[in-house]
This record gives sequence, structure tokens and C-alpha cells, in this order.
Amino acid sequence: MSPSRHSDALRAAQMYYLQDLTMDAIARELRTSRSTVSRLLSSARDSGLVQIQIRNPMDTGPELEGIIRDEYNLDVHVVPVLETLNEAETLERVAMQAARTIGPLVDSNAIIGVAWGSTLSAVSRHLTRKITHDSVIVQLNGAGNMHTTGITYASDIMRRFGSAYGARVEQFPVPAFFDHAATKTAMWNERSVQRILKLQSRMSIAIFGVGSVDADYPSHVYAGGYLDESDLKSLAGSDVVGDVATVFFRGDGSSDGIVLNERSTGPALAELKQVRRRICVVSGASKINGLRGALTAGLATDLILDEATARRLVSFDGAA
Amino acid sequence: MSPSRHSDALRAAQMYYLQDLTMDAIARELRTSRSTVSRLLSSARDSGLVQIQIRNPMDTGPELEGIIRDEYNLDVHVVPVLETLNEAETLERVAMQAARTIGPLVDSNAIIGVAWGSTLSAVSRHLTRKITHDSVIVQLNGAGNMHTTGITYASDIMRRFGSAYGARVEQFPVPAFFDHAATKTAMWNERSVQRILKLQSRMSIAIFGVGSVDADYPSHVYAGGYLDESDLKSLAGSDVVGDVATVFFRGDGSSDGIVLNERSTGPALAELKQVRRRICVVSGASKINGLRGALTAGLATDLILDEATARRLVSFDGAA
DNA sequence: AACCTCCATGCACAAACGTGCAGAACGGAT
DNA sequence: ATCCGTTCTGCACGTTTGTGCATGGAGGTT
Repeated sequence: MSPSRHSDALRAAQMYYLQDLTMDAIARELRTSRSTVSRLLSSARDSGLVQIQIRNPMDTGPELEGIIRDEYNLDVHVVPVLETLNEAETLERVAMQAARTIGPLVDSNAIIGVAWGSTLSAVSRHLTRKITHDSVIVQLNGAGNMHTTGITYASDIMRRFGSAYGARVEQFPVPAFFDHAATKTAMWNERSVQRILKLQSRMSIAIFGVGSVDADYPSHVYAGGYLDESDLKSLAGSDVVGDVATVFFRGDGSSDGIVLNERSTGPALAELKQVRRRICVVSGASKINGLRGALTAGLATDLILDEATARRLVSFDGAA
Repeated sequence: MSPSRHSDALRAAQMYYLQDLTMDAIARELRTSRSTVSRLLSSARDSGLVQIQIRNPMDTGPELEGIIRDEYNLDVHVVPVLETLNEAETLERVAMQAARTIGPLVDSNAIIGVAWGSTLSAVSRHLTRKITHDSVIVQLNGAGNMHTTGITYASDIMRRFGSAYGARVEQFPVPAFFDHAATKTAMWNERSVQRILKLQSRMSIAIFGVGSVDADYPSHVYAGGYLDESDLKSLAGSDVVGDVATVFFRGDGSSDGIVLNERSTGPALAELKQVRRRICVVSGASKINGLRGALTAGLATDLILDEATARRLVSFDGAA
């Protein structure tokens, strides 16, 4: 974008959002047409020049958000969505709102860990630009499986994050699960891998969805050729309810003794919990069991989820 | 406002600003009419639920803002305004943008010092609501003069600040200038006055305009019956260029030996400079001399001013 | 119960806005 | 200098949004 166009956009944004002038009036001041002003404003919006935030004064009684907040001790953003909407539409809307909620949290010098999956993919498509300096996007877990190297799918997500925030992107070019734990041990000693692990250990923000074993539409992980018959059987045998970044856990939040985790490339839960800001995005009530496990494990500091799921989360909790 | 209306406003705001739905679509989801949604949204905006910020990535070369920022080492917000606009319109627009710029800086537990004058009056009329807890608005200087107690004028300003931020208001019921320095000394020992002075010493934010001796439309202070002939002569004799909260200073930022200050009720400049955030709002290029003195004195950490004045500020500086 | 006042609602109209399209302006490449 | 591809602009149209007004319902008073 040309420099004068940029400063015109800034001026227009100030006049429109801070001075309440109409586009018509702005057009006259900038000696251009109203439609140009309209375009300037939309470019100002999606280049992150204009930041719109909704701050919920949380003194509005013990509503949905308050209940969840108290129960799990985290920040909650319930996305208002009609319960009648289908999965895809709900996901889109949760993703859009999640993307815009995340924006203000991203700062310069941030190291942002990003998982992959259909939720994150949707979020990545709705990110609003924000100019930061020296930020890094680092992939949380490998994406390869028996059929593909997973590169394109996961890397699209990463790339979108990178370009939205003007950040360097660090991929993690390993499979999601190794066939043999020994291979993982070996790889973890490679310097190329250690560089990524080191970055991960310094993350200031982590963004992830959750997988749930019994979801209506099983997550990528459970359906995408990542696990074979015996793996799935082993999960069932360990009472696993879900995963975050291909690391599995039980309903009580524990993850010890789950053998599959020894071959997984995602960060151990204890490690993940070192991250200051851990943002979990969930769309679809059928993920409820995985979600509850993740929250019980204390994996998230921020939760963004649709209203229907939020409602189920508290109603079950109430019964328990 | 009823609680359900409030939560509807929140939902509507989320759907409109975060999910890009049209008001029509939102109306259907909330089972109401589109016009109600329009009204919900505007109530969400001016109750501070929706926060719109313009962040200027300051890497856009050494423009107006950058030059001033570097010269005086403070944060600058230049308000785009056509140079052809008259004083009143310019003031309105600067005030509106100032009010919205200040909003995000106000936090709970803040002690906010507020001066009075036509600039502050205009700002106070455009404040956007923001819910805070345990904030206090404290008057920086007395407003009485020989004709009136000044109560209504200044207290209107204070009251508007108070109700916008849900803050307690502490007036300063003294004249702007005492006739005799001795009276000030006496009053300053009164406990009622000391309470205010104590609050002032703990301010986290101060908001003020500047007066300029030679402004086209002289400030309230110079025209409103606050000073008599001999006072004005004494100011001229001391090379005074302007004032902040009825405390005078010279072009080089110094204020020592200005006798009128001994009778003024405003905070001494050294005291004012203790405040972490000092926001100066200026509209009208004829205040340039007062402004330059105030900036040289380092009175402000944040400056909000119209474009024409900003331009004159740098062009003169360049010549000096 | 009857009355009144206040305020939220929906309607209808006018104002403001977004966007496909065709032409203009720009910036290389030949 | 000419061509071509790209980007920007203004117009025109359809859509979306703000608001004065009349209506109706809730809550308070006599």
C-alpha cells in the first residue's frame, strides 16, 4: 500500500470512528469519493489500524460466563450462536469471534504456539491483521501421518497466523505420532528439533482446540489416518476422553501412563501449562467430554466457545 | 437499564462487531426488530461496552506526530481537521476525539485530576461511558472569581467526567486566585482543603488544556474577570506566555518568581509533573505560544491537538 | 379500578453504506 | 513511444442502517 494511502486510511479512520463524521463528509475533506472512503475504512479495519473490542463488565450476575469462570478459574468468552445452526456455521462464527478476540492479546516479541485441526484452521482464516515486531509463530505438534506429510494443511494455518501478525513462522516437520517411541527420543536429540522445542518452551501464548474421542464428527486425529486400530483400542483402554495438540488425557485431567503420548510430538501437558496465556477454542457441543477433561487438567487460561457448548458444560457440571 | 436488555446489547455487539452479522440477522436471532437492534448497538457503544481504538503504527516515517513526539518526548495524537474550519467546529472535533482517546486510559482505582476551561468543557461533553470501580475525579484548581463562585461552570465539567466513568467527584470550592497570598496559606492549612490537595498528590491521570496570553480568543482566565489590570500588567512584565490550570509559566518553561502563582490555586508545575499520565488537549493555533511553553516545561506526557496547530508547532520549532 | 407517565417497540422513510463494473492512471517491459 | 497488466477511482445500484412518530405495555399514583 502506498504511504499516502495509508495515512489517508488513518485520517479517515480517526474521522469516522473518533469524530463520528459520515463517509460523505470525510470524502469531501480528503477530496475523494465516498466509495474510496468506504474502501479506505475497510482497509483500515482489516489492516488492524482500527481495533474494536467488546469488554464485558463481568458484574452481570452469575451468568453462563461467570459460572464457567468460577468453576475452572479462567477467562471465558461465550460466542452467542443460535442452537439451531449447523456445525459448520457455528464453527465459522466461533472462529471469527475467536480470531478477533485473540488479536488484542498478541503483542510484539511474542512467541505464539499454534496447534492444528479444523478449529484452528477456521480461526486462521478469520484473523485480523496486526502489526507486531519480532514475533514468532511456532507449530505445537507435528502434522504428518501415514498418508501425507501433513505439511500443506498445518502449514496453511501457520502461514496465515504469520502473515496476519507479520511474524516469522517455525514449522515442526515431524509426523504427529512416531511409530516407535525410540525414534522420538532420537529425533528429540537432533539440533533442528531442539531448536523448535526450545522455542516452544519460551512461548508466551498457545492457541489450540480440543479433540474429543466421542465427538459426533471425530477430530482429524481420530479419523484422519493418524492412528491405527490398536492405537484406538489402547486409547479406549486408558479411559482417554480427548486431546490437545495430539497429547491425550483422561476425564480427570490426568495423562500419566497413556502410552500413545510417548510417541506423540505435542508438548507434554505439564509443559504446556508453563505458558502464560493458553487459549482454547471450542465449537460444537459434542466435544464436551474432551473439553471438560482439558479444563479439569487446567490446560487453558482463556476459553472461547459457542453458547450451546457452554450451556452443556455448566448443566452437566451442575449435575455432577 | 434492565438486565436482559443489557445482555441483549452485549450479544448484539458481539454478533455485529465480532461476527460481522447484519442487524437484520441479529434481529432474527434475538427475536426482535431490526430497529431495536440498531438501538441496542448504539446503547452498547455509548455505554462503553464496545471500545474502538485507532492504533497508529508509528513506523510511518517522520511525520507530524513523529516530529513532535521526538522533540518533546511525549505521545502525540494529531486530530485531522480541515484548516478552513472555524474555531468552534475544530474544538468540537478535537474534543470528541480527545474524549475517545482518553477513554481507554482510564482504569479502576484511578484518581483523575481535571482542570476547567472551554477546552475541558468541550471534552467533557463528548466523553464515552466506561464502567470503573473506586475511581475519583478531583478538581485541579478553583474556579471562583469576583463575579461568580464558578461552581456551576466547573462543576458541570466535573460532573460529566464523574458520570461517564462512574467515579466520585471531588470539587475544589475555592476561587481561582486568592486576592492575598496569605489567604491561600491559611486555607491550605484547612483540613477540608488538605483533603483535596492530598488527593491531587496521588493523581494517576491529569487532564488539562492550556491558556495562552496572546490567543485570538483569550482563555477564560484572561477574559473572564479573574484577573484585574495590575495582574495582567504583572504577567506581561514577567514574560508569561500561558498557563495550565491557572498556574503561569514563561516561554522557556520556567515559572519561578511569577508572583501571581503564589495566589493561584492550581498545582505547582513541579507537583503536576509527578503525575504519571498528564494529558494536554489543545485546539486552535493561536494557543501556540502557551502550548510551546507548556511542552518545554515538560508538563504533558500525552498531547492531543488539531492538525493546524500541530503544523505550526513544528514549523516554528524548525525555524528556532 | 382508573388514570397517568415513562419508556421500549415496530413501522416507514430517509440517510448512509458496500460493491460490481467500466474506465482512468500508473508502472514496468519491449 | 507503445503496449500490457495491475491498481485505483467514481458511478450507480441495491442493501443496510438511523430515527421521528405513533402505539402499546409496565409500573406507579390516586
